[in-house]
Amino acid sequence: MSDISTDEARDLGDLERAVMQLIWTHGEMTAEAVRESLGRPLKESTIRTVLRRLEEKGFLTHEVEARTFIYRAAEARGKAAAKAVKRIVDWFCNGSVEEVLVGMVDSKMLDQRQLQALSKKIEKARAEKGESKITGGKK
Amino acid sequence: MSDISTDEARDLGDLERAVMQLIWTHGEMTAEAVRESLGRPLKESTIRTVLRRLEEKGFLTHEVEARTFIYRAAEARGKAAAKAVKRIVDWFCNGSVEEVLVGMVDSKMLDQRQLQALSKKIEKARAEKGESKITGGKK
DNA sequence: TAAGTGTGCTACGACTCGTAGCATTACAGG
DNA sequence: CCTGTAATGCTACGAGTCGTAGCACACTTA
Repeated sequence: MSDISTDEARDLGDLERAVMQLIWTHGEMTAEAVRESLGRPLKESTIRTVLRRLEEKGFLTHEVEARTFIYRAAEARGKAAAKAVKRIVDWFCNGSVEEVLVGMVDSKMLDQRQLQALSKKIEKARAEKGESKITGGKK
Repeated sequence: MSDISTDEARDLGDLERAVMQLIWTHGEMTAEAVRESLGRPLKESTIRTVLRRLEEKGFLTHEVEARTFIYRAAEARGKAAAKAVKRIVDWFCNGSVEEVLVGMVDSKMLDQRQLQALSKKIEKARAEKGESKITGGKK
């Protein structure tokens, strides 16, 4: 259950990302379902290759059900994104999340509304984390 | 002054990142200076190629001074990181910065101290940047 | 056992990145 | 003016990733 394993965590290609979006949205999918949902003329083998690679990268897991692979995200979208972000932050600013945030504000990538929402979320997070370990239920 | 141009903004390789770190730290450097600072047995041509590519990618700019190229970062470290982060956030969560932040909190990538610091920075940023009316008044 | 369906391997071309050699140009000194 | 030297511009090559896909193999079922 380790969160930060020895993952390489390279970021995904366009197709891989598209597939992840689908699965994060739908919850679980078969290769066929993915292919149909993508709406692109891709061969089944292409989809399966992508799915396999995504699983190798730790983004997906699968379970077999009547000979058919059911894929689902290994981690919630937000968490995966968070990891990716953290990696960036580490590379660029030695882990200084603040510096990045400030950068986003300076560059006007975040508007007032987002900042406010963010602030609120953080407050809430602090409250939850600081008061107990019962956080396990929230998922 | 558009911030987000049509940049491809691919992320950097290891050497490229190392070079950027150096230049962000030193302010401005020549190819030779970079080579020495890297402390790796790389040929001059290697360094120059990397520098050129970094400039092509928009991370560096240069000015000629007595036939010698003086490189400097096109953007502050924090801003560059912010862009990278924003890209990630857009790809993964359709721009929902909050979702990512929450993800980071849930995954315990941010500790209490960082959250607090972050909160403070945001407050400050809001105060400076937004003299606007959205001053919700709520701390 | 043959057909059907789904999976496991392998491949290939485009592109990126680390790495570097070689051609070229421009200023300094004689 | 000619040449050497320093710094640059161009080109390349091998490894790794990603989109794309073919084909062989396994298991269920009629």
